[in-house]
Amino acid sequence: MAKKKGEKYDAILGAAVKVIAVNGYGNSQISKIAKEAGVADGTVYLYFDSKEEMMVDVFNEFLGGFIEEIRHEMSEITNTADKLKKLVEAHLTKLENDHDLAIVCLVELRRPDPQLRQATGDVLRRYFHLIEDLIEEGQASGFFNPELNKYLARQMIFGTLDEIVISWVFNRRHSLAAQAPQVYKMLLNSLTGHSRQCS
Amino acid sequence: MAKKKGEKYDAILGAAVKVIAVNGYGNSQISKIAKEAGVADGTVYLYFDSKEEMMVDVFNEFLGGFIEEIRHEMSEITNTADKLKKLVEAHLTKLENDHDLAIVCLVELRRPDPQLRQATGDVLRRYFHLIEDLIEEGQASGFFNPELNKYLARQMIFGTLDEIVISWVFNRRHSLAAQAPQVYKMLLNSLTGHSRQCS
Amino acid sequence: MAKKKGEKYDAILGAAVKVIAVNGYGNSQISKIAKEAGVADGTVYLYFDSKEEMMVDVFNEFLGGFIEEIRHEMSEITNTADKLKKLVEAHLTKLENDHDLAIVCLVELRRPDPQLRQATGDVLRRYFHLIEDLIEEGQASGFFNPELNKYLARQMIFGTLDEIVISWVFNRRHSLAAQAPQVYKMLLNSLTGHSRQCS
Amino acid sequence: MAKKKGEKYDAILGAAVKVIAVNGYGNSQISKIAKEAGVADGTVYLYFDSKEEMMVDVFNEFLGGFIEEIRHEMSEITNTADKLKKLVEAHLTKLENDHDLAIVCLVELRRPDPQLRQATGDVLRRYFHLIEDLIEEGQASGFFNPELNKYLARQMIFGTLDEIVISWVFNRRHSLAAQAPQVYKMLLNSLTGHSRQCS
DNA sequence: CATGAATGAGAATTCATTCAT
DNA sequence: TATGAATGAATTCTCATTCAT
Repeated sequence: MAKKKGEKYDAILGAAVKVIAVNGYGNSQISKIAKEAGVADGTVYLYFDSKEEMMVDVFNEFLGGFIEEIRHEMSEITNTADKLKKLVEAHLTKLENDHDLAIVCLVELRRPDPQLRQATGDVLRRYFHLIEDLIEEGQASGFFNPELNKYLARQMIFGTLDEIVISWVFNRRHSLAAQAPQVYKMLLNSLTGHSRQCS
Repeated sequence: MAKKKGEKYDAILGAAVKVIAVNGYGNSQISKIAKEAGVADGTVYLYFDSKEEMMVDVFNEFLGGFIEEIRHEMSEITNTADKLKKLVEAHLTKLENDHDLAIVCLVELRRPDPQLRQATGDVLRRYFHLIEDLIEEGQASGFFNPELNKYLARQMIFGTLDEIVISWVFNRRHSLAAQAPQVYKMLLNSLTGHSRQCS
Repeated sequence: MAKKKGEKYDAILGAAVKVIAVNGYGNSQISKIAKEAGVADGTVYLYFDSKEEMMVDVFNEFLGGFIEEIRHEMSEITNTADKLKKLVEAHLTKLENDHDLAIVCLVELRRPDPQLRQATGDVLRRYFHLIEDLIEEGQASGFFNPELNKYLARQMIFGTLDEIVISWVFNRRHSLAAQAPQVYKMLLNSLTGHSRQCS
Repeated sequence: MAKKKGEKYDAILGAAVKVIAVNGYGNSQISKIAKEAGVADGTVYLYFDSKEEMMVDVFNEFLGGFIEEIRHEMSEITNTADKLKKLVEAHLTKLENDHDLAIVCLVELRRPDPQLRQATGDVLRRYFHLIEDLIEEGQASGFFNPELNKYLARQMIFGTLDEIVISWVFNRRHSLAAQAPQVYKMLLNSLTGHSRQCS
């Protein structure tokens, strides 16, 4: 229903991310977001049908953008190992550079609201597919262990990255990006390892 | 402040888990939980100072028990590889057998409420320590790659298990426990691998 | 859903009638009614599921009582003419003695809300039946013109009484009850008249 | 204040009637009416000072026209009985042929808003006068019972017609116009009857 | 200890009206 | 004149928490 136009739409969405990052989803009232965006409460409803829908848009726009950027960066690489490296680097680097995005999309909006879940599921699924494609590719070339269940492998990659980011969000001691090389190695070992036959 | 006593306290906590598992945190009012527990709304406040505190107790009691069980089972094993195997198996098996626990502690209450976060942090930290100790142990014996950052390794282990459980909660297609062997192998490869020197 | 109990339920319903009579339906907020009833806003929702349902109850309780009283008074009379007389007298007298009831049930709540309409329809229909039964009775005994369509006759009786009450509500110049004899005569002529055979 | 001019003014008024007839007054927002009229929301306020005033104009224009038509048709008749017949016929026929007018003016806008009431009162009063004049005329010629209170008689006539129309609006089973003869007879009996002395 | 009726602050949403273009 | 995006006051309903019994 709601028409999505330039300035105000973006301003509200941006305000939402900022407010949620600071106050948490549960304490981010429409009035707070509207104020941050510099518009009246009612104006929000010219651009979004409901608070729920706004959250979905926040998720889609921001996490969607994040994912497409990673997809694009990976598409310029042909080597599987380098692609994995890029995935890990990009995931950690981008989220380190956008703390709000990390908080909002990976923490605040990862809540199990059925409604939200469905909408966010679509975006996340795209990311999952991207990772799964990488795994298949590596297995096809013989670089990754062909016996690995690709879904399980994807869950390991995403789960690992996600947990690292969440830890960082709540406890920003180390640089996120700086951990990329080690994370890459760990994951690579796991994916290439042929059941410990090298021992 | 609230005194924590037998029967009613346990009944309320158990009711909370059941109600939250079914209705989701956001739709689990005190009145619903009290009804499920067979007590009056006001009675809840004789045992808990606030809904918030009750959630903390739910988390601590149930996830705490879960963790202690795993700790105990691991303590009966001396071999590092078998310990890791046990960790993976126990994590997945226990949560598969207690769907409500999985939903409530790993999904519904993993919300980033600052308050909740702090309290739940203590319990989770105990689990993290358990995993980190295992890693250190494996590194000390030369079984695990000594160059691995133990925190990163723990994040990988926990993140992987967590993501697998979450996927299962939202999409119960496969058995959780049945995936343990593969997950164990993936993680083992990662932890023992020496930077791909075996290629 | 809502339990309907003594005191508070009655207090709220009574407050609703009073507030609506004074302010009009469109300007009778829950908060105003609650205040008049001496309860908190939220308390209203312990007794009524919604404002809508409360209006339905107002209508049913008050107009329902009004109708049952008239039915009872008419049941004690055997003669058709006297029954009609009683109907007219009772209708006008009761509403004159309860100005708020007249305003609320016959003016404010006669609005075409589909929801309201349905609920109020049931009560009104009972009144319509009462009148129609009287007409049938009169026709059976040959006292009323047997050629009259009983629905049309009922519409005349009710429409006439209603219009008289509405006029009175907006312009309380004359006594309502004092008009009963004349109204009775007009209606009687209409119902007994055999197509102007007396001219 | 607003200048009332041709095209747009008429378009808006016509749109209002259509929208209200379909959606009910309570669900007929200015935006909906403006859209139906093919003008911008703001344009409405170039022709009407407020929604309230617009409703008054709707009432006056449409019901006013209705009344004037009836007045004109009656003025061409000299015989009192025929005039009454014409009144009944015209009232029912015109409203049957203009369902929207019936709904909007006789149901939706018959609400007791003080503001609306006052404005609509003027128009209705003209209709009332028309009916009262007819009664006086009939009484002067000895055709109607001279003892009848002309206001009461008018209330009976209008109330009867109104109730019949309202029933029809909510339950369009029979033709309205087809009932005119019977209604005419009922009313005539009432008006000419001399206190049942003909029995 | 236990109860559950009562509380009232709080939050999403609507919509008549305005005004810069 | 005409526009329609923006406004923000207003209103219903929820639910954690309290307290008189």
